[in-house]
Amino acid sequence: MPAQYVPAAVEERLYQRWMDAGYFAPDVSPREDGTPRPAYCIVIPPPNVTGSLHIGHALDHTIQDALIRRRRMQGYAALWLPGMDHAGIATQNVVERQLAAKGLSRHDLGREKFVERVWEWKAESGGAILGQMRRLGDSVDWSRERFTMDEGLSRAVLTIFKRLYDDGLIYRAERIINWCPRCLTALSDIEVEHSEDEGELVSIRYGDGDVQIVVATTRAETMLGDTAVAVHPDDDRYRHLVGKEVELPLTGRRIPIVADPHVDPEFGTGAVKVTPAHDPNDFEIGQRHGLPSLTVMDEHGVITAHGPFQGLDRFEARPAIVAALRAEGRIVNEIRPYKHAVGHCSRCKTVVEPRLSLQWFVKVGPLAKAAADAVRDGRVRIHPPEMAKRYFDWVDNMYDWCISRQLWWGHRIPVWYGPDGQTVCVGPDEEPPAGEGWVQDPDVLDTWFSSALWPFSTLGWPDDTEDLRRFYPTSVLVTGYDILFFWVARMMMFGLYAMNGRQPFDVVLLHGMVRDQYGKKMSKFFGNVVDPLEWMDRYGADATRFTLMRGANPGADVPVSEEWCAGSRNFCNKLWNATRFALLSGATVDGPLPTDKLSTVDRWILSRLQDVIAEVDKQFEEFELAKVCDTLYHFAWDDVCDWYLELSKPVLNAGGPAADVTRRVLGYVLDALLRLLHPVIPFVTDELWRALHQVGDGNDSIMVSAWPTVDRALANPAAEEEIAALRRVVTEVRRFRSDQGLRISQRVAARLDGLGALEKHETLIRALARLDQPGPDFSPTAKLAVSGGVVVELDTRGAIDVAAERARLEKDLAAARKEEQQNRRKLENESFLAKAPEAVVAKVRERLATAEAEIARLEAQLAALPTTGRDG
RNA sequence: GGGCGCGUAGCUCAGUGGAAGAGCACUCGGCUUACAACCGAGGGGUCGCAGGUUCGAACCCUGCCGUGCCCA
Repeated sequence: MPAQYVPAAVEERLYQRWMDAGYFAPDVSPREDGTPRPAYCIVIPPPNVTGSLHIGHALDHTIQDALIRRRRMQGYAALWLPGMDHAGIATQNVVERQLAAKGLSRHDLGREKFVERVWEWKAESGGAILGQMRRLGDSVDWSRERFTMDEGLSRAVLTIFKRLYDDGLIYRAERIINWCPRCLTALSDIEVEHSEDEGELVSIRYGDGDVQIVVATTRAETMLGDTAVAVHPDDDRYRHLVGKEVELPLTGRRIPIVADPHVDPEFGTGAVKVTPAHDPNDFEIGQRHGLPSLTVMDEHGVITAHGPFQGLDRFEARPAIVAALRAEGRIVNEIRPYKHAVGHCSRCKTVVEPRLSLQWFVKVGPLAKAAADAVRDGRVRIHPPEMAKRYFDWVDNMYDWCISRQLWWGHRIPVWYGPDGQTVCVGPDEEPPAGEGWVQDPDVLDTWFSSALWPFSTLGWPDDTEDLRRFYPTSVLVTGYDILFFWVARMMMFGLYAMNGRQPFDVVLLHGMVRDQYGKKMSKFFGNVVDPLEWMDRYGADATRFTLMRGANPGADVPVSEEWCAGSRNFCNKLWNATRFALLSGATVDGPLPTDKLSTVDRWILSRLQDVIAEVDKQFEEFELAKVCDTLYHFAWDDVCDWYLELSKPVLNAGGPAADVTRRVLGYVLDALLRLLHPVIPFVTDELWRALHQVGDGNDSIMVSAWPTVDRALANPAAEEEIAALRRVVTEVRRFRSDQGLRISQRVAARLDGLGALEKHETLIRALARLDQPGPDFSPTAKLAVSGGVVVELDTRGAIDVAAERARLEKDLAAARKEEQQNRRKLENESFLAKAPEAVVAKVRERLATAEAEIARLEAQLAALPTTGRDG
């Protein structure tokens, strides 16, 4: 066994072994006692087929894998179901770019050929992320991998579309939607990102003479499509103008002035231009007042209105129109720059253009109510619970969902239009209407429409499959809080609808976003983006996983840095070397624990192990994943490595039956520790477990070993207290030695007195504190009163640094006196004694006594210092 | 503008009513036959500010300041 852990040497080999052994598929056989295994299922949030593994996925997957691996070890039929979504816009863009390189557009190929090309692209270069997931160690069941465009899931899409359509929950209407003039498709509200951009606020005077009114706008170019001016009904400034008509500059058209309560009198001049075809609010005002909608821009954002501006791009048109208005003396005021919220396409960042068009919508009202109720009545738990508020804010105020996209890659809307204006929705097992003049709707469905079916379509729905019966509702959905609305709400709506009110998952576990070590968002601009693949190359998959999970505090963002990842790598290496030591020492996992022959040290570490198992279980159940890591890190490093292994060495070196007992305990503790750590760091733990169990080429793996459970018979508070006392004595002596500049290699003769219960550990204390037995010429030069009444006399032959020792003792004394005072004051306080609980008062009394003893000890120690010494 | 968070050691974060903690960084000393990716020891915080409640406040309440996110 080499002295260092080299992840690259084991990870790929182990993953292959796990796959070959079939460990990833859920074990649905009955347990040994004949009872069925409870099901535990997580469906992966499907990554885009175009995507590659970024650090956010790495966090998301690490959490899911840890949850799944633990349940698998606990004997559940544990299924983690992988797959991808077809990412309509993104994928179409990729293939269109390839075509563009050859001077072609998708229209040159035609729809059918183009879609074929996309499938070819997918077969060749899609799904790069799947290989990267293997590197991370994802224990997903590849035999159940799904894709939103595959046959089964497409059938699910058609099935639910038809149902919703027949229930009147899908409709087609002309509405203002978010339009991306680059992608040339509609977007839903959540595909639009808002940012504070610098624009301009221009005040324009409409009309002349008696009827004139000044409107303020950030989008002067749309004025060509104005069909009214609106003011608030209670606004006295404009009351006399309501009902009159005003001349729209540059066009000569006359438009009405209407009163609408939606207008904010505080904004700008209190009068707004109304452009129903190019603004969602204006569209509503237009509806209320029966105004015409005048489209003045095409799908590319180019002005189509007749006149001098025709053919100008929307961003060229704006200054041109403002200039023309200025020339007519109609610009009253200009604020520039003016900060305001601007929507951008989440795919390509192009400024979104509100556009009037005929689209398909899901009527979310009843669906959203059901989605909200499922959380309100506790059927679905959102964790951490604070996040539920944001969920309610969203589902309680949801707009109808625009589901049609003007793309070719995706599920085509199953609606046919007949020659006489008929509209027919075709179900999955129905034939589309034949005959002259029937055409299918050219649009496809939003990718999220199929993703929303993921928790049940992947299990076989609409068929009544064994998987669906066994694994639905899924156990937990793990995702970032940033897509709580995007996805969770939609899965809830469709899951409850399709599955007769049964929720798609019992728990929604939300994690934060991965940030850099200063808490800054990762962005290409800052150059602080971490590539998890690079970390895996440099530090291993386990180190990358541990770093992420150790930062995963519920609901909070997850800061990481390469330094911390190196620290996690060090931790893996520590485990490696601890196991290496154990194996070199003959540690074994064979046979029962010799519980009647255990030393106090054995009892202590076994008792601590029970504490840790209980704690880690509790933390897993509460999704306190950062704490799971922390608990195990400290147990492994502090208790096991720093103390238990060191305390074992003298016993092992001495040999005999005591050494045999220690070898067995060592094997027992390491075995349990590795199993506890396996869900988080699967590779190194399996490699070490296999070595410890001497599996050889066999297929046995820690992956399918049993999760440790608490053995109450091994709990031993007395042993824990005894070893704690031992550690205090050793640390005191080490501290003295360090203060005195004594090298560790320099052994010092010493006499130990007052050990009391620790007497049987004298050999261990001497070994760890590097103290020799006093020889015939022993002549103590220093006397240490360490805690618990133990006195250590050392022969340092004049090497005592009295000044250093005095300084240290005085510092401790000051701390002890402060402690003593604090507690004394509390006990002198009548109301404290009267009102504080008994236990608290007793604790304070105890602390006072401890402080007083400590003061006495330190004062004695100081008095015993020689008045002269090396430093006087 | 509305809503929700956060402010604790140099950095990132735990701790939510009864002794201020961790990791990393830092200082000192060490290659002590598992590990220098290591070992031993240590320094470091009026818990954002100001009031209030309480026998007792980092923790509860009010206000202020700073900062982040979501929605408009």
